Amino acid sequence: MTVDRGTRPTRRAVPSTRTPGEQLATAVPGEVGDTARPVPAATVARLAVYLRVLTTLLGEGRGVVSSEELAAAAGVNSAKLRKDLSHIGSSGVRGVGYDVSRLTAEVEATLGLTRPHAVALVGVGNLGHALAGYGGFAQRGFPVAALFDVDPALVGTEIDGVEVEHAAEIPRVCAERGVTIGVVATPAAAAQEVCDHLVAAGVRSILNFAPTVLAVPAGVEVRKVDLAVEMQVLSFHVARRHGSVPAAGHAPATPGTTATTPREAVTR
Amino acid sequence: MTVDRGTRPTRRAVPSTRTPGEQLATAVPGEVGDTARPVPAATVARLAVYLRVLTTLLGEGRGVVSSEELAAAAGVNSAKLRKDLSHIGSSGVRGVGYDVSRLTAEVEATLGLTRPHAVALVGVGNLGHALAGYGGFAQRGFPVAALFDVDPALVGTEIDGVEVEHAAEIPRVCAERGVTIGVVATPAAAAQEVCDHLVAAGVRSILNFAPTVLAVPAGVEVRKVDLAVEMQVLSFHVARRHGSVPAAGHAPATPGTTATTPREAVTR
DNA sequence: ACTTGTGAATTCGTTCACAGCA
DNA sequence: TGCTGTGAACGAATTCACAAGT
Repeated sequence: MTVDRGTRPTRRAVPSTRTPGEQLATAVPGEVGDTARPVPAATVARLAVYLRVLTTLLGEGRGVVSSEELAAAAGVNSAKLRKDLSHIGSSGVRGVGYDVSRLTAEVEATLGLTRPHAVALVGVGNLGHALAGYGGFAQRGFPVAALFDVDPALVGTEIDGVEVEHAAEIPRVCAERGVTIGVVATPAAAAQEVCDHLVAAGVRSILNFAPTVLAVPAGVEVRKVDLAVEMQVLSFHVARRHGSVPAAGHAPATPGTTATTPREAVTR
Repeated sequence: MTVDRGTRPTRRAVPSTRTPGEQLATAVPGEVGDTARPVPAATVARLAVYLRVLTTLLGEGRGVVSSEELAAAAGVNSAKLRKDLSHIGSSGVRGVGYDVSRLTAEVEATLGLTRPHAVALVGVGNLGHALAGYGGFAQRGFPVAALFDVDPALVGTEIDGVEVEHAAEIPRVCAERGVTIGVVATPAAAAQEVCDHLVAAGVRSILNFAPTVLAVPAGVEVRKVDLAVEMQVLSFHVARRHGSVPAAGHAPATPGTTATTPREAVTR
């Protein structure tokens, strides 16, 4: 059934079908006290993207940037970008654009990046080891303050100057070093237990690489990065392509299809 | 059933001038074909999660499972799960539940997992190396068919039985081995070029780990995994906690809050 | 003239609640 | 008595389009 309930909306533009989406994440709070919740959740994820672009621009000495340009570089549409920025109480200058350094500072402040966040990484296996060695963390304000594992062969070794300690030490070490973010890179079977320890140690934000849904008490934020899921979503699209469309010739520019089609990438 | 989608606008104009874009997209516009293909995008990502749970259940010999149980294990609410399954034309049995093995097969079919998808991984640095060694890929039907890098020190080496070849070989090798999915794990500066090569080689699905927005032609699907973004989103939540709300210990079960899943996790 | 900021329209996604069937 | 499947209410996110500054 379609439709037509009461009011008749006005329809004017062509029904453009574009599919946006993102797996979005968690909803931000709400919760009790009700401190008005600005910053719409989906916006938060994009702010991080804008920040990267801004940093690049800053490095290039750009003084101001328009929403159009910034949006293109971030791969989003400009109206969305402006709305996003409006949520953080931004202030660009009409007719001109945004001051790059000021906007950078505002975004950083919103994301809570004005001070570093100590990170504890649990599970120094294949992936965990790579993450520990990945400079990106420390570089962007997330110093790896502790590493844990249960494997006796790993405990005691050092990665990038940080010693691997036994997972049993999580509570003590995390408390001592003021860890605020935990990264779980253990096998699925161990993830929940590790998560429980982190939570007990006061960690309220967790990035989970283990292929499991973690159960956590309210107030703890979990973000999940699941490679298998990503691959399977791509698989879906590969399969989708064979689904229909008798491949009549091949249209190069099939509108409405999948793709990310910005005009130009940021870097390079 | 019978959703009659009344007015079918049929065909839209090409969004010529500006193409906004984003990642993830699905819901295929149906094009002109007949069978409108639903599967709402957001649903696709969750199907992969359900699949993992189903696989576990299958391994435990469970014959049937209710939407309530499956949903709990997957960390979603049961109504959502049922709606998701309805999109893939599922059929559970009222009063009973879903047949585990049948549902597993249906989900796999929908995700296009009935046959393996050859993967090419470009960038065998820190992260790339870990990904290459990560058994999860091959295990779940995504055999790593090729590895590439530009570093002479890496080219020629072997990881898990697969030789690292020079990135210049991407076109030839990908075509030869029927690669359908590309994984970009290079530094940001090289990502776009690598992406272009993959696309030229016919790869239409790309998983991007590089911190850059990739520009691709329509028809190519890009999914992005950005660690910095994940960390920064968590940072936002850490900061949020200090913003206000004296964090007095409060009600445990506040629905709609931050957390992922109260209740119980799948494993363990 | 140009670009931001934003109300309003629209689309997309989630949740409710119940009819329908084993 | 369950539990599924789904219309319909609801809510979140996106896009439009234009008024408001500069």
